[in-house]
Amino acid sequence: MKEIKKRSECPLSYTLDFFGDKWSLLIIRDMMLEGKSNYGDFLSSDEKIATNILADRLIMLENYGFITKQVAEDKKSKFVYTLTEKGISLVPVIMEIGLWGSQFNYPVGLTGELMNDLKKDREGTIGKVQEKLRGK
Amino acid sequence: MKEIKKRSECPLSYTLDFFGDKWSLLIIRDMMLEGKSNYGDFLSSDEKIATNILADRLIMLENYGFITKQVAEDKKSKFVYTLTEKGISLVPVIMEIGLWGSQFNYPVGLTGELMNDLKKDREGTIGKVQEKLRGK
DNA sequence: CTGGATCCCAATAGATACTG
DNA sequence: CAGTATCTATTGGGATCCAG
Repeated sequence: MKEIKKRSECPLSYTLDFFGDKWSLLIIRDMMLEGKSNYGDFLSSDEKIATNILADRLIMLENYGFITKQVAEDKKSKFVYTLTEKGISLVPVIMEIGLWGSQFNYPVGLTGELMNDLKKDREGTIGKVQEKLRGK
Repeated sequence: MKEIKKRSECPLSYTLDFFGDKWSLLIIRDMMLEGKSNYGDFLSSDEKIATNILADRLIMLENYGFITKQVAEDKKSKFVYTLTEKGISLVPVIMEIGLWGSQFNYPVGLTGELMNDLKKDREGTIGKVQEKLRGK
């Protein structure tokens, strides 16, 4: 698995040690904004993540406590990935990054609506999304 | 130079195409929070960026309009890098990422103070930092 | 067949030594 | 001071494979 090594005491650098790799946050995004929850869902995203990278990052995210992996109720050969409270704490980060991107790249779909809301009221929108992820 | 290729229409993914690489944002941080402005300054940071990576990222950041490069006034063999308005627009992103990191990694120095301010008042602090970078 | 993981190998990132 | 050159390690695309 991808090893996370802390390069300095800086909190920004610390976050980048986890998420400065282009893929981890996209998986979080899929769970957070698209409601995706399993391997196949993640593979089908537009960015076309490779299967080995996906498997690797899922293990990393689980090991570091951002997500949990459980057997699906409908099918026992299937796994369901869920955000932990630590994962949910990334909502403001995800949204701020997305908001920045939307200034240069016109947003589409649900993500776009959320970004517009965020523009109007960052605090309120962030809280709303987090509440929803916690299951009301 | 590192090529930026857009992997999808998602604004989050778009931002990650630029900054999902562990180094670019640290250079921005140095300029934004530490007041650093030249090659040697960046090299001296705790994360020990390699010289080729630094050179590469500076070109990338300049080519995409995040920073500008000028000859220093005091010494003509020296260059001074400055954030553009586009670079300054990254303040909220940098601070949100830093704030998240500071929840798990106790902050130190100037960055730490800023993070505490941010916790109290995100909007106000972000605006204050941006004003300062614009030279009042 | 479907979900999930592994393997191979090309491409890229990065550490270190060196240069104008 | 500000890079380039070289060499090694890591990443990641895509085929393949395994288990139910």
